[in-house]
Amino acid sequence: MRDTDARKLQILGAIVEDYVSTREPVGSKSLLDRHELGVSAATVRNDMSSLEEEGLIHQPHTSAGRIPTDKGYRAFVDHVATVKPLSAPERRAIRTLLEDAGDVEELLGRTVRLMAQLTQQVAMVQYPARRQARIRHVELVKVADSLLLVVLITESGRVDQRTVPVLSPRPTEFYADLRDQLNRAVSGREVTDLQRPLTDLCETLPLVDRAAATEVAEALAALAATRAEDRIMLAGTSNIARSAQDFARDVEPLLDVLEEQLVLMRLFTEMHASPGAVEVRIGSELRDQALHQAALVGAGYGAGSHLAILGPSRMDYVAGISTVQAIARYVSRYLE
Amino acid sequence: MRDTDARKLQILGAIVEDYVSTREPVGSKSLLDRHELGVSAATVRNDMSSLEEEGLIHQPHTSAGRIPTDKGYRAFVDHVATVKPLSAPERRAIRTLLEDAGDVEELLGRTVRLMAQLTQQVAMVQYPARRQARIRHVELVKVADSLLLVVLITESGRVDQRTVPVLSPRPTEFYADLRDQLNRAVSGREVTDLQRPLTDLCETLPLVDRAAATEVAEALAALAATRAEDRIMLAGTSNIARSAQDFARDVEPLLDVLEEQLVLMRLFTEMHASPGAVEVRIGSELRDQALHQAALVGAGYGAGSHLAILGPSRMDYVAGISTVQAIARYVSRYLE
DNA sequence: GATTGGCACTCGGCGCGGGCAAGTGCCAGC
DNA sequence: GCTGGCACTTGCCCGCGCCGAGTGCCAATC
Repeated sequence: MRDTDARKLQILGAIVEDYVSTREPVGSKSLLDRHELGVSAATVRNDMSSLEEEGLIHQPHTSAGRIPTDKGYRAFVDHVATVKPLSAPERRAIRTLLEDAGDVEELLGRTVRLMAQLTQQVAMVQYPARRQARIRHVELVKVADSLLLVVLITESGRVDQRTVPVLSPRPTEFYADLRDQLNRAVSGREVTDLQRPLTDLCETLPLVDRAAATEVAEALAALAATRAEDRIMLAGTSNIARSAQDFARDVEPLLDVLEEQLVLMRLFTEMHASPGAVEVRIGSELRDQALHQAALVGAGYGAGSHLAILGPSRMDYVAGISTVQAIARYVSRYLE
Repeated sequence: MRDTDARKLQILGAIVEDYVSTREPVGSKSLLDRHELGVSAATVRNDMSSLEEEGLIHQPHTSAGRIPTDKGYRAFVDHVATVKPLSAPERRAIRTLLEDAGDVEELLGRTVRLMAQLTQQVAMVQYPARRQARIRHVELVKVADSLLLVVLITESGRVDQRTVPVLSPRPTEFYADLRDQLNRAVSGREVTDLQRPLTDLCETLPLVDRAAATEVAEALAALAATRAEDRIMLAGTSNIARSAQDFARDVEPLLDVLEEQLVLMRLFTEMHASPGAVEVRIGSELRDQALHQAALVGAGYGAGSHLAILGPSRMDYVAGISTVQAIARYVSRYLE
């Protein structure tokens, strides 16, 4: 894009716009029908072949219209697209829907569904990151003779649990006592800063108790460390079917990706969007064979978590970016 | 099926089998190529037109082969299909995979993925029903000044939580004390049998505490009552794409159904399969427009919960039934 | 030098028609 | 009751030719 000719960008924008809405290669003539460019078809053709040389658009075959390339979408997003404020009804819909969600879980569930509905794409929301979260409370429950339930509650209101088999079981009172000591030792601390106080605590205990306590400490540490286990909520999966025709001749790999938490997690962790800032990744930028015709519009929310929509690379970026940005902001606000 | 002619059933079975594997209408000749029926094509044709009169198969058009109807599949499942024991490697795969799953959640997650993989269909597992579950433990955590986290743990190892805003907040010690009293009052009881002891408990409290305690009791009752909120785990969604060609010309409504927890819940609640017993529901029996070409093979597991696979009505019922039955049994066993 | 109108050329998509193959129903014979 | 044979139906495939949208190039113009 060294040649910053404004008209060429305008034409690129028009091509993207038309192609997104018609799903068909767009030619010079039909471009003129739908846009006030103030120049003739021949000029448009010249600019088009220049855009093609720069790799921003391409022809599926001679004597067909042009289609934006990934690079073309990228240029569109970076230099042409502008954020449009949502319509008043949309804003109202967001507000009323998110307003009375009691639970964090419910809030996110509504968010992801709303986002899918507004954008007509697949929506995904990462669970609130616990990375920077402080521990509020630890709870131990003896579920069976040799089975202990360890519950970790952080200040963000998130609850993680895990049942662990205990090899050297102690009486119920021991665990009640241990729980109190654990809480004194770790509550208020960062989840990342747990190892030290836990080992310290274990060493102060009498020898008979130490094995059992170590078991619990290990489980707790593991629980705190499983931020990779961060869940992801999805909605609007059926929307990929709608755009399936050319987006993905075969929906199967797409659906596979959506079930593969690892891939989704990677997509999220590769985003460094600060809260409210939108990041767009297109096609090969997503580094996944199944997603080479896809695009992701994501944003940060809350404290380091992310939400995003995933759709065909020929999606309505303007609407997508606007909606994702708005929702990320609303959710961040409601999370406080 | 009043005419219990064995050969006709055999032919029906052969038709189903061939159609399932080829996905193409099966004619009398190709039937003879693939099955040892001991009769001629003409005989097969006669039986076929008899089967057609009974509504078990039909022709998409004159001069085409036959396709089983829903009724035909039903007859096949009821009178022809037999349960085949799983292969040794399959059994081993199930055992090793389910063996070291710590969590109930993880066990179910693995189960549902395994089932999807083995059957190549969409697999779904209902969370363990809490209906008949006893309460193990109740935990109250003050998350903020006017926000309380109520946690309910049942003997099945399931953990439910809910944050409730408190209107008349009391000090932390109050809630610690209340928790102990609550546990004495309700632990060991059925979740369905909670209202009475809760109100009893509230009435014994001094007046100053009663409002706060009632708030908690209400939250707890609500939490216990939300069995409708039973979650469902899915896996293998991409498998519907594989069979999409004729199963569903449009995958969209299918995917919609899978996201609609309510519909899935209904499917599960309409099953009355006792643990280990397999129940098959075909096409219109599922009572959902989007599922009129689908079939569900389900079984009970544990204490009144269900798991199932969902696929095209032309699915391999023998394999499906065998797998679902085996998995339901294994899971029931590992749940203890 | 950029822009424009004109013109010849290219191809993919679509509709049409014939041949092919698979399948059926019926009938006479065993 | 079963079987082999035969005439008939019909969807699918393939090749053909037309049409239209679109392009690239070029000479003329501003």
